Amino acid sequence: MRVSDIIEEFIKELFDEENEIEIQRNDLAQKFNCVPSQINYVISTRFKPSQGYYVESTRGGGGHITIKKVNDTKSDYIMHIIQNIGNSISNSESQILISDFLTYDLVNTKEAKLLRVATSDNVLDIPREYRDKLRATILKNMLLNLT
Amino acid sequence: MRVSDIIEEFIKELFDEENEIEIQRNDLAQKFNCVPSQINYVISTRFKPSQGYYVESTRGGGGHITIKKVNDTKSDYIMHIIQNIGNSISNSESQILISDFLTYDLVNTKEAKLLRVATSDNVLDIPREYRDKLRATILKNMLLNLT
DNA sequence: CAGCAAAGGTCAAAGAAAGTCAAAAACAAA
DNA sequence: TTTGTTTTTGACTTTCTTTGACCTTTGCTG
Repeated sequence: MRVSDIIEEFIKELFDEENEIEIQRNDLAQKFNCVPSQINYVISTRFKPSQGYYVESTRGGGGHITIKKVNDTKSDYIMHIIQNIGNSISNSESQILISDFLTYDLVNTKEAKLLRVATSDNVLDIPREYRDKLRATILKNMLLNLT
Repeated sequence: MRVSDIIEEFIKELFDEENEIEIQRNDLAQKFNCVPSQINYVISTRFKPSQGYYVESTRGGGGHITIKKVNDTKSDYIMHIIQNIGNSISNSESQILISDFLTYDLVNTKEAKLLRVATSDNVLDIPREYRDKLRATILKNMLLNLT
């Protein structure tokens, strides 16, 4: 079995009843006798939004990595959308999705507003080459956090 | 948890109903077993004008540091913050701002989460040159929609 | 009024995490 | 066996915190 798989399993076991865990990259790397960046590899391949995980981290003294597992009671519909967004989405597509969420009562007006603002072309004022990809990332991660 | 975070929390607890507090640098440093300049570090990273605080101090015998919270009404506070964000903001600064919003009940947990997600470094995965500017834009626009 | 003690301020170096990126290695498929 | 895909590694970077040496301001006292 690959080291990455073992690390993945280990991390998943940390979610025992908890739905949010905190790890320290260097500690884990030491524990599994690998280079620290392998932890990043595991996280970026196995703890993606499409797999229902949200990741945050801080650097510097006392730094750590937080992984949240999205609650299973989250609407299947939203999870399904997240999985299908792919790694890029246009402004109009995402606006339509958001309207649908509102229509189906998956979000309230305020939440819909926040989603719209954070993913609109007006706000995402960066070169086109990054825009649709970034929009997809923002949207997926926000949706993940709507529980 | 970092010493700086603990000190930050301690100071924030001093604002109990008050909106102006006074501390003594050396006393605090002693209390938390750190060098005095760490208190300056905490103040300069967590109690900036752009975060809604105003700091004054006097040296010499009986010297002390006064921290005031720009209080006013909730929406004034948010406006103050929006106006002070400038056109660029770092990840850690914006995370601190958002925690403050939550602490002072300007947003609810869900809204705070959405703000955090949409402005976090993990999500804003674009070249550094654009990141802090974009974060400022997203944050300001989201905040405008919360008032 | 001079000089000392008692504050607080500044700034840069050292330390402690985590992140990035691409090469090398291992594995799988054709 | 060649080609493509995942893993593993490691050098280098970025971010944030902690520490300490040195500086400035103010009040008090002889």
